[in-house]
Formats: sequence, C-alpha cells, structure tokens
Amino acid sequence: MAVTIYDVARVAKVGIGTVSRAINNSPQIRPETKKIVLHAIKELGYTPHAIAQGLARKKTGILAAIMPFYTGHFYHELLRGIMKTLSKYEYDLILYYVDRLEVKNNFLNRTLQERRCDGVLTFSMEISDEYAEKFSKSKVPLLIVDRAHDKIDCIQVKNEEGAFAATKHLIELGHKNIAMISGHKESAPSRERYRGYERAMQESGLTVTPDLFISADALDNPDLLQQNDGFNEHVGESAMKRLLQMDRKGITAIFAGSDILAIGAMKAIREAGLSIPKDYSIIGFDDIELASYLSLTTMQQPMYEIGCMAVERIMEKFEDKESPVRQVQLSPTLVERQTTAPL
Amino acid sequence: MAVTIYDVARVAKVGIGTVSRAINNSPQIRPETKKIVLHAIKELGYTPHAIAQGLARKKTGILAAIMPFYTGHFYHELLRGIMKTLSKYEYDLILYYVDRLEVKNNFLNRTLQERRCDGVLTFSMEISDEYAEKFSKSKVPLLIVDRAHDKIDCIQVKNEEGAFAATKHLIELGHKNIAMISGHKESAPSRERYRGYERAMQESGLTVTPDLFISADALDNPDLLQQNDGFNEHVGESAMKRLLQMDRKGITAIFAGSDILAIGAMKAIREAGLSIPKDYSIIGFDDIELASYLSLTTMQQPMYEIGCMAVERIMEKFEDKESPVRQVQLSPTLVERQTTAPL
DNA sequence: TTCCCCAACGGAAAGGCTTCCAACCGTTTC
DNA sequence: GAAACGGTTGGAAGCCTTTCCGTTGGGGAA
Repeated sequence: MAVTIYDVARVAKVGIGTVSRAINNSPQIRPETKKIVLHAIKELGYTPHAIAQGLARKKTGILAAIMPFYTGHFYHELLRGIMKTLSKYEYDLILYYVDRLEVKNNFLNRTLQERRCDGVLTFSMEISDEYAEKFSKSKVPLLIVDRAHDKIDCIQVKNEEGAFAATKHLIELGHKNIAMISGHKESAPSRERYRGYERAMQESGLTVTPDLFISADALDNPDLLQQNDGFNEHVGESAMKRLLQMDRKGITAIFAGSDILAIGAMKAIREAGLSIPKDYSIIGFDDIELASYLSLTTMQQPMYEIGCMAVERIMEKFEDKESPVRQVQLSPTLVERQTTAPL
Repeated sequence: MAVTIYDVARVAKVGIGTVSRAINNSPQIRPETKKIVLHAIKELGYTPHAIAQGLARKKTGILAAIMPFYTGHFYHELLRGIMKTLSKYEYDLILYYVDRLEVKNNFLNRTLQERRCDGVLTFSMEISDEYAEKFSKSKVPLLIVDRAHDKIDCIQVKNEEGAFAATKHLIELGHKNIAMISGHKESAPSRERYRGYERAMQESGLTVTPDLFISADALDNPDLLQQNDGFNEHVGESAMKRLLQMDRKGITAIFAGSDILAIGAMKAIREAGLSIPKDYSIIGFDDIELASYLSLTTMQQPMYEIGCMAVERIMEKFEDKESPVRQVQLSPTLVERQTTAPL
C-alpha cells in the first residue's frame, strides 16, 4: 500500500492535521514543525493522493476542453496557449474530442454532473440556451471560444471586422468582381463574415449579386456540410469549380470564409490550369499552419493568445464565481502573402 | 448541495449498497428493486460523483498522454485514434504537453505518484532506465509510442525498414547520388533511419560518403537542435542549403528523415531557383498532413492505427497487470506523390 | 415441522485527504 | 495570581463512493 498522510504523521510524531498544514503551506504551523514534517515526507517519498484531495477540497484541479475533432489545423496553437497558461496554475487538462455533434451534449452533461473537472472550455460549438442556463445555475464555469452566447463568457475574433478588412484588401488591390466562398450559412461565423464582406462591397459602391456568393449549403451535397459546418477543403473546391463554370461577371478575386476553404479553392483553380494570383487573387481567414506553407494571404486569428486568455479568464471565475459575464472580441490582422496581387 | 447516493437510497427506500449495485449493474440485485432505484435516480437527477468513485474503486478512469509540444503535425491523427478507442472504454484523457524536455520527468513522476490516472502513454520520448524501472515496479502501466525500451511496452514503426524502402524507391527511379538529411544523431529514429538508408545504398552497390549525409548536429547551430530532436523545418532548410553549396558529386535525390525536414529542404531548393522533381527528387518520412498538400512523396506511418493500438494495449494491461512486455512494430508504406521522379 | 441454504439486502468500514473545533500552553493583562 | 488571549496542535467529521460482512426471509429438503 502506498504511503499516506498517516504514515507521515507517525514518523514526524505529529497529527495528520499538521501534516496537511505543512503540505498546503498554511500559516497555522510553526516553521520548525513544518521542517520536521517536510523531512518525514521526503524520507518516506510521500506525495498527496490527488483524488483524495479532490474529494476533500471539492475541487479537482482539472479543466475540461471540448473541441471538434475533424480539423487539427485550428486547434494546435490554441492548445499550446491553453497548456502554457494552465501549467502556471498547476491545472491539468482533460480533452474531449467531439466527432459527431450529437455527442457534444453528452460531454457537456458529463462535465456538469460527474464533477470531474472544475470548469469547461468549448471551442467552435454553438451552446444552446438550455445548456447556457444549466451552466449558469451550476457551479461549473463555462467559457466558449470562437462562438458567442449572451449569457455566457466567451472569447472570439471579430468576424465581421475581419471579413470587412479582407474584402477591403482585395478592393484596394483594384478588384471589383469579388466572390465569396462560405461555410454553412447556419453557422454564426459564416453569417458574420458574410456581413463584413457585404458591407465592404457596399461601402465601395460594389454590389453583391447572388452569383458572387456560394456557401456550403448551396452545393446540394449533404456530405460536404457534415464536416466542420461546411468549412472544409471539399466545399472550397466544389464551390470554386462552380464559380469557374458559372462566372459571367469576370470574377478576379475570392474571399474565402476560412483558410481551408481557400485551399480547396486554390486546388480547383490550379486544376483548371489557371494561376494564382495572376488569374485570381484569393484571401482566406484564420491563418492556420498550412496557410504559411501555401503562401496564402489571410486574416490571422491570434489563437495562442486566445488560448491563454481563455484559461486566465476561467481561473478568474474559479476565484469569483459571481463575476459577471464578459464577452471578449479580438481583431484579426491581415497577413499578406503571395495569393493576392493588384488587378 | 448535490444529490448523493444517500438521497437516492432514501427516496427509493433501500440501502446505499443497493443503490450502488443498481448503478454498477451488479447481479446481486432483484430486477424489480433495480427498477425502483433507477426510477428514483432519474427522478432526482442523480449522477455518481466521479472523484468519489475514483477514490473508492482505486481507479480513476483516466489515461494520461504525455506528448511533445512543438509539432502539431504528427500528433493529430494519433490523438484521433486514441480518443476514438478511449471512448469505447469510457475512459478520459489527460493531456500533458511537454515543451522543454526537463519537464518530461516531472510529468512522469506526477503520473506515478499522484495517482490521478490509471496508465500513461508517452510519445516520441526516450524513457530512461530509471523511469522504466520505476514504472515496472509500480502499478501504473506505461506504454511508449514512437520510441523503444526493452523493459517497457512500446509501439513504433519500423524505421530502418521504412528508410530502406524510401531509399530503394529513389534507387529504382535511377538515382545514384542520394543524400540523406537527418535529425539529431542522438535520437533513435534518426539512427535507425540512417541504417536503412545505408543498407539500401550498399545493397545496390552505392557508397555513402560523408558528404552525402547531413544531420542536425552537423549544422553547428544549437538552436536548431532544440526543437524536436532536430526534426524541424529550419534544419531541413539549412542542411539543404549546405548540400547545394558543397555538392561535388551531382546529387539528384534526397531522402529526408522526416516530412518536416523534407519541407524545409524543398524550400531551400526552390529558393535556389531549382525545381522538384526535375532537379531533385525528394522523399520524406511520416506522411503528416502537410505532405499531401505539398505533394510530397513519403513513407506513411499509420498514426491513427497506432493511436488505437496503444489504447487497446494499455486497456489489456489494466486487466492483466502481469502481462509480459510486448513490443509492436509496424511497417510504413510508400505514398508516391509528385516530389519523386525518374532520373 | 425443522433445518439449511442462498439470494437479496442494509449499512459499517475503508479509501486519503481537508477542515473545523476543541484543547493546550505560554504570554499578556488587570 | 487569576483571567483572557492567541498561536499551535491533535484528531474527529466530512467528502461520496464501493465493498465486504452480517442479517433476513423464503424455499426446498429431510
């Protein structure tokens, strides 16, 4: 059997309470006594039993992260920021990967009920009012990243602003017939980015006609929608193919709703024997790792920072459970690479 | 206060033992009784407290994964396999990201001592004899992925065989002056892959002269070695630059010890105004996600499968703690893309 | 009818910690 | 000199479950 606090107490000739105080550097212990206890601990090679501590303290030292599965691109940097910050607080991370949306709520329920973790981070997932309510009532803080809900803390990028800047960038390069390729229209980021695109066009006196805009749901291929709200390479490719076929306006630039869409579109363009940025300028959104390798101009989301901020914020909520809801919005920044050029 | 097993017992008018039996579908309970208990559970919205269960059962339902930080490429598919298989066993995953090698042993110690997890997976990390010993003695199963130790279970790819096949592929395309770019020589995969390269060359009557081989440590730049045992883009790029400068043999093909090295090398080649595969054929190792986007020919490691197998195996060890050490080796397979061509 | 056996059940104990309360003792205060 | 006080300390209670052991009661065997 492993060595317990009782063994330490016996060896140090003190009570178990004193051992506990020595470990948790409580002020209620004489320095000499503490030294004796610490010595005994070292001698026995004692380490507190994390589970037992968790039970007694009613807190686990664990944060849960629920993230979608299908795309690694987006989450690596985010995870880095999270882990880095978490280690500062001596917290561990349990990772829940969501492969089908149906399981999302299972995980939310589990984190609420099993009390295995002290708080929850979700990523790129809509939270229903029902769950928002449940979490508000519970003692488990929830923070959602890359989505919003007015009753819950969240951190996300300003999608509309970013899309506006991306489109503006194309316009400033002289492009007038600018198409947009988008993920599923039902997803909030899709809608917000569309609004930014539309606003930029309108402010420059350009009109957005239906044939300039293709979203994942217009492709009549339910399979393509499945993955990641339509933010996937196949959608980008199919949408671009359609643009290539149908275009009567002389489109010269494309704003893709995400890098992965842009990458799919680039594939279609190249397969059609056309070149980038000579025939088409294209700009993405996210700045995933692939983007730099493929020299894609894009709007960068500061993911590492978002990861850090998410953890900092949830730690704050551990301290102050009553802290009012806070919604943080960060501005994406333009990263110019080789896929955009003057008309 | 949350609802406990005592509340359920009271409502169902049974003892707490009976409630426990109902939850854990023990055979020692009458079906009718069970139904009553289950009904009470539903009525109260009771969920067992995972931490308390952990303490009582002396098992946590958590697996720890310790993985290096700096490279996302390699681990996403692995994680997918792990999570998929884990969910089958109703286990959760705690993720420890290692950013500096010094912290590696901290994590190993913690997993051993805090008893927060039932087993440990490590990735691409050498395990010292000291820790191998500690884990063997302890009740915490350890399985190492992508590295080997003769006293510990492990799963890895046949590096030598893969490197042999890669080199052979280049030879069969007619290349004779084939260089190799490698990670840090101290790392086991580097050495094994070198052996495969050397053997393939020798068996074809080609000689490996020192100027055909550049490893990360030859670059006299300690910074480059830091990251990932020298398996990083900068090393690939620097090594290739040097090959381009120094080459007197007329090198026509390069075997890179990993995809990320290959990608760095490709960058250097293109920056020198040369083209692939016209001037140089290049083959990598791993088949990370980037490889397909960059059309890199490479040796594929079945990472998803490795992730699944790792979990299956460690679950076996939970059942049978005395199960003898098992070392699994998988063969990588050639994926031909556009970076290799006949001489 | 009596006895035995076994399935089903109740609840104490155990798991290892934190925390709270009571006790203790050396000081300080009146 | 007695009383009040405050810094330390010991250890019981509590956190919530599982498990083990003793009990109960009904059915079958003698």
